[in-house]
Amino acid sequence: MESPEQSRVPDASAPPPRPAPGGIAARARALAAPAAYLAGLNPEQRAAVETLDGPVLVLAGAGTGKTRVLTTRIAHILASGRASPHQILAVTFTNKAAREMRQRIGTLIGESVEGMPWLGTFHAIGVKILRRHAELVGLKSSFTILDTDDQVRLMKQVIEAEGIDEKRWPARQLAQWIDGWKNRGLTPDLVPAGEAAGFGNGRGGKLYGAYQERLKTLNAVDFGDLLLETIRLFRQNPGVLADYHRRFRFMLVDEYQDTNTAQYLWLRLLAQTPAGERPNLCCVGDDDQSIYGWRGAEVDNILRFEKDFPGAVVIRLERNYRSTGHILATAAHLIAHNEGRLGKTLFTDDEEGERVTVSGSWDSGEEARAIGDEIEALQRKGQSLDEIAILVRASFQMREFEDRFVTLGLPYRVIGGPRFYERAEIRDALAYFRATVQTADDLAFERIANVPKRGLGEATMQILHDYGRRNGVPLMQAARVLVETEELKPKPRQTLRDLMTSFARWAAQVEALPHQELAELILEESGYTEMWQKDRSAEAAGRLENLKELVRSMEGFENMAGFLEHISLVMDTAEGDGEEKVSIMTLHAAKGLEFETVFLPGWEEALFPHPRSLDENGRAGLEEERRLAYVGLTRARRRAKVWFASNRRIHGLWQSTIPSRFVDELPEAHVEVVQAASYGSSGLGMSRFDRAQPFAGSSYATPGWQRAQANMAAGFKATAGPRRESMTIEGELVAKSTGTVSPFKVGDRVFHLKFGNGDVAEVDGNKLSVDFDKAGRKRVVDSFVERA
DNA sequence: TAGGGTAGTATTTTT
DNA sequence: TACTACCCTA
Repeated sequence: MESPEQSRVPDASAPPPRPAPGGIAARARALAAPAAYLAGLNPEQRAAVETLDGPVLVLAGAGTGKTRVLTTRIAHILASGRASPHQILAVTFTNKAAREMRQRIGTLIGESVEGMPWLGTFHAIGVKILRRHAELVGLKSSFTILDTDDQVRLMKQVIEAEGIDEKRWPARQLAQWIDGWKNRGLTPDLVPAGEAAGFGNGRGGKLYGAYQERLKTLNAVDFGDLLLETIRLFRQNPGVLADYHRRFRFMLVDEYQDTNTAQYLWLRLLAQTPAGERPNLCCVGDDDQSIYGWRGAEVDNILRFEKDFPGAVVIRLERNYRSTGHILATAAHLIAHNEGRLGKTLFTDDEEGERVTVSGSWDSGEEARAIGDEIEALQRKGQSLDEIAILVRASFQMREFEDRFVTLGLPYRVIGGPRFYERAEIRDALAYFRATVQTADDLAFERIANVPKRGLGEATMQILHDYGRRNGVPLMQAARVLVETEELKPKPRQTLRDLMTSFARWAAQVEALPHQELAELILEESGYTEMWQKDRSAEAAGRLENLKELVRSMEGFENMAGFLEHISLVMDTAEGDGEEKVSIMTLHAAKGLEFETVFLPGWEEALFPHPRSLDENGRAGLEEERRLAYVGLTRARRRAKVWFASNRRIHGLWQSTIPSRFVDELPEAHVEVVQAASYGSSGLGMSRFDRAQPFAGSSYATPGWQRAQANMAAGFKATAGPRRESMTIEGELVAKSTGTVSPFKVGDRVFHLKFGNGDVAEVDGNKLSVDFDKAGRKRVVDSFVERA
C-alpha cells in the first residue's frame, strides 16, 4: 500500500522531521510501515484501532470487520511500541478464534507472534495463571482438568456417598446446577440457600461443597474452576493481582456479549486497579448476536459496559462488508422486533442482490430434496460447494439432509457433530495415557479398567474403592496392594495384577520412548486397538482411524504430559481434506462464519423459535431465538433461502406445523416467496404467504398436495417394488446415474461408512439399493461403499 | 460378569 | 423413532 494512504497518516501533514540517518528512503519506509496495516480501514474501524487509551466498547455488527479491527488494534499497539507482545492480554471464547487471531496478527505485522503468551481463551489463560500459583489455592501445579464426563461420574459418586437416590436426583442434573452456579461466579458458600436447597432434598449446597472437596483431593479442577479459582486467587492475593495489573498494559476481549458473570468478574479484577486508573480495555461484541444466554452468557455485561467503565468510548461499526442490500435489510427488519438492544443500523454499499427467498414444502423430506436440487443447480452454475451452508436450529434436522446427500452423492461435511475429543475411543485412549502419566488419576483409571472387557467388573472396582477410601490412596495404588492379598477372587486378582504390571511398564517408558511410540504401544498392549479391530460394527473402522489421528496429532508436543494439557483445553482438531463440500451445521455453530449461499430450513413454530426456549425463558427466550435467526441470515453473502415444511416428524411423530412467526417478521419488500404453491395449507394460523397461494381454499386441490401425493407414491414404489422404472423419484433424475456401470452386483456384501455392512439388493447404474444390517434399506451411490 | 431386553427421554454447546 | 442407561437373567 503506498502513496494515497500515506496522506491519511496523522503525522503526514506535520512539519517534516529532520532527516534521519539512513536517508529519505528509510524515513519514508518508517512512515509508510504503520500506514500499511491501517490502510483500507473505514473511519470507525480506524477509531476502534487507534483509540488505545481507556476503556473502549466496539459494537461490531455482523460482517463489519470485527476480527480485522481486533487484530489490527493489536498490530497497532505493537507497531507503535506502546507495549510488547507479552504485555497484551487478548481473550477469545474458542480456540479457533484464538488461532485465527494469532495467525492474522502474524500476517499483519509480518512476523511470528509466538511472543504473545497471553492470547487465548478465558480458560487457557486461566490455566496458565493457575498453574503458576496453584499452591495459593490449595492445588498442586500438576492439577488435572476434568471434562464434563469426568465431572458427572465424580458427582455420581458424591451423590451416592451422600446416600441420595441418584435416580431421583441425577448426577447430570447436578452437574448442570453446579455449572450454572460456577457460571455466575458462585462458590459453594455463596449459593443462595433457597436455591441450593432445590436439589437433592435440600442438600444441593452440601453436594456442591462435597464435589469441590473431592476435586481438591484428586488435585483436579473442572472448567468452571479455571475461572473461579483464578478469581479466588486474585481476591485473596492482592500482590499477585497487582503483578498482573502491571503486566497487562492492554486488554482485548472478543465476543463480549457472550461473557458470563464469572468471566466478567475475572475481567473486572484484571481491569480495575485499586488506584482507579482507567484500564486500556477494549471489548468487542454485538448484542444482536448474543445466542448463548442458555449457558450463562449475560448480555447485560455488554449493555452496561459504560457504567462499569466510566468514560468508556463506544464505537459502532455499522458498515457491512459481507451481504447484499436485500439480505441486510431483511436481517435488520427482523432483529428490530427485539427490545433489549443497544441499537445499530447496518448498511452496505453493495448491490441489492437477490431477494431473500421463502419457500414452503410439504414435509421435511421434500425440504431436503428441494434444497438438494437447488444445491446441484448452483453447483452446475459453478458455485463451489464450500460456499454453501445449511444452517439448522436443532441437530436432528441434519439427518434428513445427510441421507439425501448420500443418495445424491453430494459431498457434505457436518460441523460441530460429536467432537473429536468426546468420542468414546478418544476418551478411552486418553484415559490410558492419563493413568500412565498420572498414576493418581482415579477417574481415568476407572474409565478403562474394564475396557476392553477383561473381567474387572463392578464388584472388583468396589473393593478397590473401599480400600482406597479407607486408606486415602488412589485406586491404582490400592490395586497394587490388594493383588498381594486374599481379598480378591483369584481370577480378577490375576487380571488386575497383569494390568498393573502393564501400567508400571508403560510408566517406565515415559521418559525413554518418544510419546507417539509410547501411545501406540499402550493402545496395542492394552488390547484396546484389538478390541475395535474385532468389532464388526459400522463405526469400528472410523474409530480405529480416529485413534490413528489421535496419535498423529501428538506430533509436535514436547512429551505426553504436554500433549494431555493441550488436549484438555483444546479439544478440537483442525480438519479439511481439500474436497469441496456443503456444510451442514447448527445456527449456533455458524456464528462467525460466512457463505455465499445459506439455506435456512425448518422455520416453523414447533421448531424455531424453539418451544422450549419460550417455555423456559419467555420473552427473553424469544428474543434470543430471534437473534439466532438474525445470525443465520447474516451468514449469507449473496443468497439466503428460508424454508419451512408443513409436516415434520418430531420424536418419531408426524406433526402438522405452521410457518415460524419469524417468517412473518421478514419485510415483504426484500423477500420473494417462491414455491408457496407447494406448501399444503393446514388452515391453522395462516401466514400471509398462505394468502399468496392461489389454491388456499381447498388444500387437497393444491399442487403441493398433489406433488406430495406423487412423491409419496414414488417413494413407496422405490422401497417396495423392484421395478427399475419406478425408481425415478422426482429430483433424482438429475443425479449422476446414467451411463455408468456399477462394479457391484445384487447380493454383494458391502460396507458403508455411515450405514455399516449390508447386502446389495438392486443395482441401477451407479446407484445401489442396499439392505443394511442396522440401517435398513437405503439407496446409495456406489462410490460411497466398498466391498465388505 | 456380560449381554440383552426394556423403559424413559428427547435444543442450542464451548471450555 | 432412536438412543441411552439400567435392570435382570443366564
